[in-house]
Amino acid sequence: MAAKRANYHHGDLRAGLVEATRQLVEANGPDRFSVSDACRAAGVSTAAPYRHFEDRDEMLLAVCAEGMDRFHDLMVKAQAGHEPGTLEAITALGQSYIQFATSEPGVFRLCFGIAREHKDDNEMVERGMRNYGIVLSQVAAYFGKDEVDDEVLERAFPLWTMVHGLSFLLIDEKMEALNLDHDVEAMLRDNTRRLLAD
Amino acid sequence: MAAKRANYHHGDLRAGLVEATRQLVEANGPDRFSVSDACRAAGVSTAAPYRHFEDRDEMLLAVCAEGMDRFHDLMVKAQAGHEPGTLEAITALGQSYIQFATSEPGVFRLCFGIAREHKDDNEMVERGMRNYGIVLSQVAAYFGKDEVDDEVLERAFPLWTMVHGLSFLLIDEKMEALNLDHDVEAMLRDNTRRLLAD
DNA sequence: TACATATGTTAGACATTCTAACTTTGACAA
DNA sequence: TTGTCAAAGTTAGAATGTCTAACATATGTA
Repeated sequence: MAAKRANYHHGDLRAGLVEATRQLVEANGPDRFSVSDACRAAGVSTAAPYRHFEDRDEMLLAVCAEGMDRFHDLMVKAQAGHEPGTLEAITALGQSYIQFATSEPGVFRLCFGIAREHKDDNEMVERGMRNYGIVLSQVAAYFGKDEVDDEVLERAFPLWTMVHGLSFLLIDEKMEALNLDHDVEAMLRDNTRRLLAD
Repeated sequence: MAAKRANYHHGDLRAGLVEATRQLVEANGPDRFSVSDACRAAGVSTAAPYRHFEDRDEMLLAVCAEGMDRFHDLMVKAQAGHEPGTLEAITALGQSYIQFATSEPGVFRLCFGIAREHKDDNEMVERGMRNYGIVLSQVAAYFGKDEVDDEVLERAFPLWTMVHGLSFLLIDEKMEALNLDHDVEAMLRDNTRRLLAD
């Protein structure tokens, strides 16, 4: 499993641990993640991580931060192909949310799930605002505005709630559980339109 | 903390442990729950629960099952005050979802969050279907139908995604984090209407 | 070259889940 | 009423995990 390394020093253990943590979170879920597992994967002793992270939570937080950035890139790419302020552009953002959730549900849970405590972490709030800001801009443009005012805020938030809920229902496999069969893309498009209609 | 009991036997340890588990889940969150804590609260040794539950997960599952039933009662009460098939009745169901989520976020997370594995638990699927069935009936009535057909399924599901997402954004305090200020009741009403419009 | 510092390691304290073997008690049959 | 058994407790302990303290080694800079 863990490649025995030749050198006493690892080279970049921090990065190695973050990657190991990411993989383990994806494989077992955030709640089943253990520091020990990450150490085994990185080939270091169980005390080593504490040179780089305060504790287990901080390791998970690092993966989360990385994930938020990856998600940012996804949104930027998603909107790139569309005329700003169109229904297509906004729908594409929703699809990138769902794509992020379904392609890396472990990290998604870390970013948007258990993350009540992120509220107190400035870096994380900034990342969140940066990502949500993309949606706000598109919705502003949709309503022909050049800045985000109260109406934009009010119309954008329900879109978030819908894709957020849809993402969790998907990764928690509720549709399978209740034997529901929905076309996710069509649903997303139709209901984005409905939520933006007056 | 734990009341030292006089008798060797507890009386109804199973129920006592479920209640202790529920309280701890609410206090610390499902992921921080430990069997040991529940034992301390119930005043028994750490081996005692294993006479009543397979393992830690089964203790949490018991709390979850109880929660689903409590949520069912809430929905039934919520729709009772309204003419079936009206926007008000459906909105009231959404509000009961949000009320459940915000009044007992720990149990809510257990029921609707981490619960990927519930998919394989028949009793849990049945409870889920029973609850979702209430929504389906109301939506069927809204569209003037007396049975749940494909169109009803298609129009009901987005309502679930919206209140589901809204509930999680609320309990994860994302609105506070991003300094958003929305009137939850108004938002729920307006967007239920929008999602049901054509 | 030598020393300070960063980054590893080993050892261990303490908590947790769960099992095995033992103990107490209540219920029921005789 | 009493004897016996099964149910439901207990204690002890194995396996695993988090995190700290004390020690070891490499690296970069004076």
